[in-house]
Amino acid sequence: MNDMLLTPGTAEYVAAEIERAIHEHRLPPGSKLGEDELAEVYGISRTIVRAALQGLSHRHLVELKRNRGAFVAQPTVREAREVFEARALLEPRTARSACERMTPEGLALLRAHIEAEHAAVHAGESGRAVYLSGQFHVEIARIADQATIEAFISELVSRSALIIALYWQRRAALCESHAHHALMSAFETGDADMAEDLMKSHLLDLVTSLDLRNRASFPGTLREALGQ
Amino acid sequence: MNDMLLTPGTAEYVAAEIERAIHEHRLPPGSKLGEDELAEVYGISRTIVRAALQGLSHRHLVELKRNRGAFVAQPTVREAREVFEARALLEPRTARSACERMTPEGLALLRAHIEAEHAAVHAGESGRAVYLSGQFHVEIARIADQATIEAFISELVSRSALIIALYWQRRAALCESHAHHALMSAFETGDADMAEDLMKSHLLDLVTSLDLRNRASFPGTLREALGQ
DNA sequence: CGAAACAGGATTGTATACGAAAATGTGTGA
DNA sequence: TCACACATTTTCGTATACAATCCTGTTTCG
Repeated sequence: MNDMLLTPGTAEYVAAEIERAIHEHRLPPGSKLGEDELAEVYGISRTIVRAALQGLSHRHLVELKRNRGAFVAQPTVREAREVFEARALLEPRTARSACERMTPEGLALLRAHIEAEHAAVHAGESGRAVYLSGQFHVEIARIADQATIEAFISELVSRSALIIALYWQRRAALCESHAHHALMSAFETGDADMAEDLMKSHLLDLVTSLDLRNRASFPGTLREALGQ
Repeated sequence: MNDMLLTPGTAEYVAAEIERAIHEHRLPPGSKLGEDELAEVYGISRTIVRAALQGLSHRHLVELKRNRGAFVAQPTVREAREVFEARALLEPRTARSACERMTPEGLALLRAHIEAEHAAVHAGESGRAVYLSGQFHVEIARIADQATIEAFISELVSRSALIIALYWQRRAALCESHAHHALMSAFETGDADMAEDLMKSHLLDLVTSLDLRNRASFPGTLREALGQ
C-alpha cells in the first residue's frame, strides 16, 4: 500500500519498522526491545534507536521502564476500553466527513485497500491482514483531510492491534471485511449518514468481539502466565 | 494548581517547563530553542534537551527543522481549524462523561481552578490566565476518567494556546470565565445534556473569536513581519 | 538446606567528542 | 558599489565512552 518513503538509518524509519512489526503481530506484547540488538540490526548507533523508542513510547506502543529497557506495550483492560471509547468519539464523524469529501481517487484507493485485505486473508497472512484492516481506518481519516485527527486515529489503530493481540476471542477469520465492504458502498453512494452509522456499529462490533472481562489473556510478564 | 512532581534534570521535566512557557505565552511562536542554551539553563547535557525537544515535537508544540534546530511551532490557519475540529469531537461528550461521574472532590477542584483563573486575570497575569483556562478543559477530561482522551485534549489545549497567540483578535479580557462558570453550574446540578451543549458552544465561541481568514497575524519568520 | 550477601556480567543513562551542515562574515573582482 | 566566492563560526547530527543500575549466579553463614 503506502510503503513509507523514509530514508533508512533515521529514527523515523526505525520507529516505523518497529511499529509495523508490532501492528502485524510479529512482535507480541511484552517483547523486549534491546537497544544494542536493534542498533546492530539496523546498522546504527544506540542514539538513533533510543530516539525511535522514545517516539514509540509517546504513542503508547512501547513501554519504557527506567534502567530496564523498552518493551512492547501491554494495554490493560482499562486502556483497551479507553482506546475504543476514543475511537467511538473520533471515527464515526470522521467517516461522515470522508464521505462528504470523497473523490474518485479516494474511492479507488479504498477499493484497492479492501482488495489487498482480501488477498492477505486469502494468503493466510493474518498479521498483514490485521495491519491492513487497521490502515483502512487511517485512510478514511486521510480522505477526510483531517491531519490532526488522522494522527490520533493512527495511534489508536496501532494500539488496537496490541489490544487485539491480547484480548481477541473469536478465532474465526477476520469478519471485518463485511463491515468494510458496507462502508465502501456508503461511500460509493455518498450516504454520509449511513457511513457514520456503519462506522459506529463497526467499532461496537470490534469491542464486543474482545474479551475485556479478565486480565490479559496473553503471556504478560510471565508472572501472570503462571497464575500469579 | 497541579504543580508537576517531576524530578529536575529529566527530559520530562525540561519538556514540561518548556511546554508551560509556551502555554503561558512566554515563548512566542517561532522562538528558537537552541540546544546548547537550554542545556546550560537546566544544567544538563544536550542529550536530555534533545529528548525533551523530540517529545515536544511529537505533540506539535515544537517544530524540528533538520540541521536548523528547534522552534516553537506556528500553527497554520488550517492546523488551527483542525485542532478545534478535533476538540469539537472530543470535548463535548467528555464533558458529559465528567458530569455523569462527577464527585464532590471533582467539583471542589474545578471551583478552585476557576478561582485561580479569576485571580490570574485580576493580577494581570494574562499568560497564566491563558494557561489555567486551558487546563480547565484538561481537568474535565481527567474527571471523566479517560486517560487516553485526556492526553489528546491536553495536546490540543496546548496547541490552542499557540493558536490563540497567533490568531486571537478580541483584545477584550478573557471572557471565557463566563463559559466556565456556566459549565460549573451544569456540573453542580448534574445536568449532563447541558454540560455537553455548553462545552460545544464554548468551543464554537472560541473559534469565532479567532481571525482565521488570513495568514498568521504574528511575526512569522520575519519575512512576513516586514510585508514580504 | 535455605536465606542473605556479594561479585560478575550485561544493559541502560548520560555526557562528551567529533564530523557535517548551515548561517554569517570577509574579501576580491568587475 | 555590488555581487559573488571563500573562509569562519556556530549549531546540529551521530557515534562512542564511561558511569550507574539491575539482573544473575555464586558463595557464605546460620
